[in-house]
Amino acid sequence: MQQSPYPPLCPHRIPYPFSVAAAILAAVEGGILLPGENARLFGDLQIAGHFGVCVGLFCRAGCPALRQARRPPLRCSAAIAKSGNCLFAGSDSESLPVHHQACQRRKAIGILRPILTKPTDEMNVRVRFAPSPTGFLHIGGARTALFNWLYARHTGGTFILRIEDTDVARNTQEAVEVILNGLGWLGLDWDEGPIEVGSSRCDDRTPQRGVPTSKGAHGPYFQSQRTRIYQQRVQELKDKGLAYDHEGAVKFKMTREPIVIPDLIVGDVTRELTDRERLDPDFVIVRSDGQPVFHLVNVIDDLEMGITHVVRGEDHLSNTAKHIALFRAFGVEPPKYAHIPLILNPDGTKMSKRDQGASLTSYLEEGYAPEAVVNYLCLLGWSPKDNREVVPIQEVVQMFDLPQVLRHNARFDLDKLHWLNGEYIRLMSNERFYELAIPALKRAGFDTSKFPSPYVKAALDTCKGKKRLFSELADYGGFYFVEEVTYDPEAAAKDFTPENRERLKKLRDAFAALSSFDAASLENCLKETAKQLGVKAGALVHPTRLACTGKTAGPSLYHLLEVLGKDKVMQRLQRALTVMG
RNA sequence: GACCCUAUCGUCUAGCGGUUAGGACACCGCCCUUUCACGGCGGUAGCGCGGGUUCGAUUCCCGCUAGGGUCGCCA
Repeated sequence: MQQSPYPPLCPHRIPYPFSVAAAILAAVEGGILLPGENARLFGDLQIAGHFGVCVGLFCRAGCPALRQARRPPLRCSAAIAKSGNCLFAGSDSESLPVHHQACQRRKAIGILRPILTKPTDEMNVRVRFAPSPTGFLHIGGARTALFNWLYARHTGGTFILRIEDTDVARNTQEAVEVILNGLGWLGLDWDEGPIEVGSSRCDDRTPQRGVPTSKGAHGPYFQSQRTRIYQQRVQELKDKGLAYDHEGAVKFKMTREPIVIPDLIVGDVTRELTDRERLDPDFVIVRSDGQPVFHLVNVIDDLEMGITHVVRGEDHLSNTAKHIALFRAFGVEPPKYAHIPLILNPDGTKMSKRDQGASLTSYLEEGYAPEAVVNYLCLLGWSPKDNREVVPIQEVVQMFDLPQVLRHNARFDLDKLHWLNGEYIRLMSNERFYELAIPALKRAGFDTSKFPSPYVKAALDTCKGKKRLFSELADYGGFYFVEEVTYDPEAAAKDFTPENRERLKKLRDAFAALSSFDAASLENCLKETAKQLGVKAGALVHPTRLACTGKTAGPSLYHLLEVLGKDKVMQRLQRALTVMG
């Protein structure tokens, strides 16, 4: 393989919105990357910037040109550099023939545009996932968490988990754990928020019984523990004359003017008042029972926690006007918003709690690998743009950016996830396969701990890549872990014939005489026996498989025989002969 | 009812004014394989409709239609 002219990867975390290509330039130049505004506009071209000095042209990370280019991309002239502007040239500009060829782009773009805004250290991204503990984690919520996490990891920012447990009635410790476990299963680690279940950090302090504890400097991260903060903020609004008591509740004096919501994904959205809102634009922020409502606490927490980017489902887009008004009422500029599209049912309707596949837990139970689920979720509304489907999460982290997230809703395609899971199983290490397979077998009632570890591993090795779901493994390879197999009745009727009995007897004797019980010897032996009997190999293969596994389909026959070992195979053949007789 | 978002094969997507509209899942053939899979080759299938702008629109603009979201003392 040809040595790449570029260093492997920038060792620093790269701020929004630059791609790997830009990161490489930064590494080469020792420079700093700064945010641009129009990454989306320019398709697969990206500008890399060096604090008011130097820029270059790149294709996006997945572009083959990146790998094929034989020399570093051009830099713009000193004059342009001094002006603080960036040169943006089309890939068919004659200076970049390699890019042109690889990209097959035809359009030349020539744009001069200042893109340098703030120094990097002012761009400390802080994002949060703020679920309500309802007792389950919605797949859409999981993707929202994923996109937040991706953005935090891409920018080197902070990912915060906040539990919106204002609704005391349905809020339980178990419900919180569903969320923590779900995120943990997906591998989405958070920098601030509740302490993970079973974490050793629990020992640092002795938490008050029943009171959840948090990590991070902006806590607590449970809304139920932040009531003082809300009370103070409500008073602030009252003092400013922006909130007032109304029938026992507190209402916020909402602006009558349309509010522009700048959105990183959707663009600028001007939100007019609806007819009902025109009648009374003010809305309740504290209920008559004293409980603050979602809009209020959400804004206060984002404000207090220094959230810089709100990445959430598009179902919140209309509400964002209220949130922006609230931020302004507190005298603060709102964070940047990014509303990601929703995940719909296969029939295009909104996915609700009861719908098939809505709960993240179901994917664990049904035998999906978390890395496959994460990969699939990444592909819903985002694309690496290079025709790949299997994309390692680390690469997604490098490439992911908010402006490239699609704006339309996506339907959940279980078939594709199913396929992707199969791909992941095939690609994963054997160790990882055991790690996921053994608990799956246990869930199905097969306790592999009763068998020697080498046997279990060898058995599982013959199953890897054959099935797409771990939940299917029990049916497929369960015969390794039972005393006595159960014969498929239909197959038994077909294959356990008197004629086959004689053949199988002959095969058993031939097997018994084998000195080496390995797959190759077994295959030779079986074929030789078939030859002597004057039958096709299939005539022996099918009854043998049925006798040893009870099924018509399964792992490679010779390999499974080897794994079972001579004793078990003899035993099972004998039993089949008895049954046949 | 009002407000907001969206619109490429059945599904997920690439596409950023000139393409034989590319890939993947699913589906259908054939090959490989005496199980089941994997793999290989090929196929069916798409720019919602109507107006503009333009020499030229899948691509830009407007309208319509359709889908989704929001308008709570739910989150």
